[in-house]
Amino acid sequence: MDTALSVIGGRWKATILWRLSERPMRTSELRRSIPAITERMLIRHLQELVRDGVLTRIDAGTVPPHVTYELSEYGQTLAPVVGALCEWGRGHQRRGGA
Amino acid sequence: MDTALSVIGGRWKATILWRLSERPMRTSELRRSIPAITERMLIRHLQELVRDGVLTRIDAGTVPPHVTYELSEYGQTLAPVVGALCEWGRGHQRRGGA
DNA sequence: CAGTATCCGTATTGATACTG
DNA sequence: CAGTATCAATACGGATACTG
Repeated sequence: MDTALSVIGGRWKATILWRLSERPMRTSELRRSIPAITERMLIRHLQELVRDGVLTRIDAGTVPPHVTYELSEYGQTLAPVVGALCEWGRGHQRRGGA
Repeated sequence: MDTALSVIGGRWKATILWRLSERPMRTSELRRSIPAITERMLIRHLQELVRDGVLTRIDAGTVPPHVTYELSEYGQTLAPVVGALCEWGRGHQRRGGA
């Protein structure tokens, strides 16, 4: 439990994973797709997710930089969990909770 | 996503839900079954979970007090989510992550 | 563009003493 | 036994300026 939450428990991690579960995205794409997130938080969370092995960082090595993030093979095992959270969250929202 | 995490995202909430998904428990039972938790955190989280409608508080009304907590009917819809988190967490632990 | 470094406010947690 | 109240530590997130 704690382990799982330590991976997806950050303020924006779940959202990031959600976005990337649809398709890989560049850093700037992610940033635009989550307007409220700050530079710092996006990078920070991305790094942690990479470190935790659920994301893969693909650096084109060019200049200017071109970095893409995608769910790792392992990270895809997390998709159902993220999906479950998301679905439940919708219901709870309607119900009038948090 | 955010909604769901706001419900189970507390430091101990997932653990509490996990325990209660097996069977209803008294306050003191819960406390003993989660040694690291403090009085304050246990009560606080229990209250929030009740407020969020996923737990039901059953007060026998006796003295000394005898209070039992159990998953509400609605809270049981959360069991699969908690289960998924737990299962994934185990795998991640084995794999060597955070 | 992607990422780093620094400063700061607050939400969350923890420790502990106390009440009915 | 279940719950409250108070105080202090810190982890977390946010804003911003800067680098290669």
